[in-house]
Amino acid sequence: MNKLTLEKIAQLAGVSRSTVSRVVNGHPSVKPEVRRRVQQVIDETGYHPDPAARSLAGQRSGIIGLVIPRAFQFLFTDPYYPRLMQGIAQACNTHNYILSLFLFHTEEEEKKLTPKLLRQQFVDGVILSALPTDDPLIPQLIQNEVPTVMIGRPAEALPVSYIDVSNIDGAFEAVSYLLGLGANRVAAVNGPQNTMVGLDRFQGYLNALASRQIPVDESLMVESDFSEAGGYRAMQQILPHQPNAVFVASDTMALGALRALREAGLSVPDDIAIVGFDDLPLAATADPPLTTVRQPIRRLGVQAVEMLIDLIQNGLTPPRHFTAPTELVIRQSCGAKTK
Amino acid sequence: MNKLTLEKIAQLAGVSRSTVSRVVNGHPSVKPEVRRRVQQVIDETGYHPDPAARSLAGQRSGIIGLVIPRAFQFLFTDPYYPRLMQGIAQACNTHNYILSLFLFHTEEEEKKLTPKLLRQQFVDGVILSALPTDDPLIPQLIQNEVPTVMIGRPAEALPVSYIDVSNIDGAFEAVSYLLGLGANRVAAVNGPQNTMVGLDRFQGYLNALASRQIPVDESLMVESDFSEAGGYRAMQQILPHQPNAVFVASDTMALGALRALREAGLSVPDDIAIVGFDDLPLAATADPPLTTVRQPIRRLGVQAVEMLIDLIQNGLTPPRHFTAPTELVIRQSCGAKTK
DNA sequence: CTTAATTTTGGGAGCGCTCCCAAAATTAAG
DNA sequence: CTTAATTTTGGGAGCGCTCCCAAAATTAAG
Repeated sequence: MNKLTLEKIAQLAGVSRSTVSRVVNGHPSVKPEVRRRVQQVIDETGYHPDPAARSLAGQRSGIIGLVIPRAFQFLFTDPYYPRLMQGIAQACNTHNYILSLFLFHTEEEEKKLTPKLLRQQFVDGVILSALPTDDPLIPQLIQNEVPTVMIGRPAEALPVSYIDVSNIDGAFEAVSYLLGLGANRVAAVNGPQNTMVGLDRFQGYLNALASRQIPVDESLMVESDFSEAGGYRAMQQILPHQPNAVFVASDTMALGALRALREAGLSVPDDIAIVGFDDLPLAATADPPLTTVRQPIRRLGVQAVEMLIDLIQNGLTPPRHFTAPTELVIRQSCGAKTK
Repeated sequence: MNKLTLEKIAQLAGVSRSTVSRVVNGHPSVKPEVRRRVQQVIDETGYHPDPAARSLAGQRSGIIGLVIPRAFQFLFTDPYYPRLMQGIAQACNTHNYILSLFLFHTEEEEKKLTPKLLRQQFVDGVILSALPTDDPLIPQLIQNEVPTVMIGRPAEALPVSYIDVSNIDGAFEAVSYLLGLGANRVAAVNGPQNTMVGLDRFQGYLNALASRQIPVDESLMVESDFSEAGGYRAMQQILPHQPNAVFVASDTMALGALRALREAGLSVPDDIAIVGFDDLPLAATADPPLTTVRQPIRRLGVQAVEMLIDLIQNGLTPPRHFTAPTELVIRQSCGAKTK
C-alpha cells in the first residue's frame, strides 16, 4: 500500500490537485458532479490528508493544548480533571481538533515546553486549567497573541477569554442554606487563596454571613489545598472551635473533612452539617451522601473548546466570557432531605 | 518579531542551513567551535524548529497517542487514569514527545479518529489503555505496523508489545492473605470478564482457593464493571450468601462494597474482611483504611512510553513485554495490622 | 450569435524542515 | 611536501499540502 497523496487522488479522479484540496476542505466552488466523483475516489481509497503537510502549508496545526500547571499537579488525580477532559475531548472530536496534554511536573519541563505553546507552531490554541493568580504563563500567552481560554477567571481584568462558574453565588447559596437550617457557627474549609476559585468561594461564604449580619470568626476559617488530606487537616484544626456546620470548598476536601469528623466521633448531620462543592460522583456515594454545589464540569470543558475555536476563527478581541450557573444539590449531610 | 527559520539562524551564525540542522538535532559531525557558535545564536534568538516542517520532512511527528476506548469511557473518572497519565506525560516530556489524548465517546468518533491513528501520519506510536479482549483496534494497529504498547496484556498471544502487572499473583496473594486470616467463605467481586485484568485477577482468586483445596462457591462470585456503583451492587448481591471475607478487583469497587456493607449494618473487619486492588490514594483514606494490592500505576505509564520509544527507534520485532510486580499493602480492612 | 460576467479549474510558488550526496577543509600517512 | 583518508560543510531535492492568481469553461446579458 503506497502512500496516498492529493496528487494521486487527483489523477484517479481526473482532476487537479487543487480541486481535490477544495473537496477535502469543503470549499464551495466545485461543480457538484465533480465533487461527487472526487469524494467517491476519496472514500474508496480511504485517503486522509497528511496533517503535517497541512500544518506547514496552512499555518495551522489543528491541535488544541490543555495545560495543567505544575502548581496543581498533585490535584490532577482529583476526579474533576478527567471529567473536564471528557468534555474537552468530546468537543475536540466533534470539531476535528486533536487534544494534546501538557502536564508539567518540574520547572524545567515547564521551561522546555512553554515555547511550544507560545509560538503558534505547535498548537492553534490553549486551554488553561485553574492557575495560581500570579502564573506567568498568562501574560506570556496574551503577549504572544496565542488564542487562550482560561478555566476560571483571572485575578486582574486581563484581556483574556475565560469560562467560569458562579463560585461566589454558589458558595453564598450553600452557606445560606446552612444558616437557614439554624446553624450559627458555620466554618469554612477554603481552597488555596492564591487561586480565584479559592478566593471566590470564600467570598461567597463571607457574603452569606454578612447578609445575615453574622460576625466573622477567624478561628472557623482555614485555608487548605483542595486535597482530601488537606480537608482532613483543616477540619481537625477547626474542630476545637465547635462549629455546628461547615462549608467545604470542594467535594474532595469534604471527604477529608468527613473522615476527620468520623475519627472525632462526631455524627453528620446530627452533630455537624457539611456542604461540599463540585458534585463529583463521589459526593453521592459518600457517607452520608453529601449535599453540595453542582458545577457542570464536563459542559465547561465543551464550552471551553467552543470558545477557543471561536477565538481561533474570529480573532481574539474582544475577549469572550462565560459564567455557568451552579446548583445546590441537597442530599443528607445537612439533615432532613426537605428544605 | 518575524519568524525565525533554520535559514535565518544559519545566516546569523555564518553557516549553512544544514549545519544548523545538525546542531539542532545533535548530529555529531560538527566542528565543536562551530557548534558552540551556532548554539549561541539559537539561544540568543530563542529559535525553535517548526514541528510541522519537521514532521513533513522527517516523516515523524514526535507525538504519542494515548487511546482510551469507548467501552471504558465511564471509568475514565477513576483516579487510575490521571495517575497513569501523569506517568505517561512525564516520560513524554523527558523524551521530547508530545502527548495526545484520544478519548472516544461514540462509535462515530471512533470511526472518524481511527484512521489518524493507523497511518503514522499523525502519531509516531500508540499507547492503548485496557481494552476489551476483542477490541478491533489491536489487530488493525498490528496490521498497519503502528508502534503500539498495550497497557495490560492481550487475550491471545498477539505479536504486540505490552506492559502489565502481575494481576494473577497479586490477587493470589491477597486472597491467600484472607484465607490465612481464617476466612473460609471468601467472595470475589470481579472486574469485567471481557478484559484481561478482570480475568487475571479472578484467576488469582481461583488459584488461591485451589491451592488450599477450598471448593469454589459460585454464589460468592459476581462479575462487575470496576465502578463504585458496580461494586456496591455486587456486594449487595453476595451478602445473602454470608461471606466472611471479600476480594474486590479494584479499589473503586471496594469503596462501593464498603458502602453496601455499611448500609447492611456490617462492620469491617469484624463481620467481614475486605481487600481491594490498585492502592489508589482513596484506599488509604477509606473507612476503614483499605488493605489492597498495590500496582505502580504511574511507573507503568513511564515504562509504557519508554517501551514505545524503543519500538519506534528500534523496530517492532520482537514484541517487548514487561510485567511489574504487585505488593500487598496491609491496612485495617482485614483486621489486626500485623499479619 | 457575440460579448461580458461569473463560476470552476489548474499549476506555480512556497511553507520550513530533513536527507543525501558532492565539494571543501582538515588531518594523517609516507 | 605530496597524496590519500577523513572530517566537516553546503546546497539541491523533496516531504504533501494551501494559497493565490491566471486560464478555461460556463452562464447570463444584449
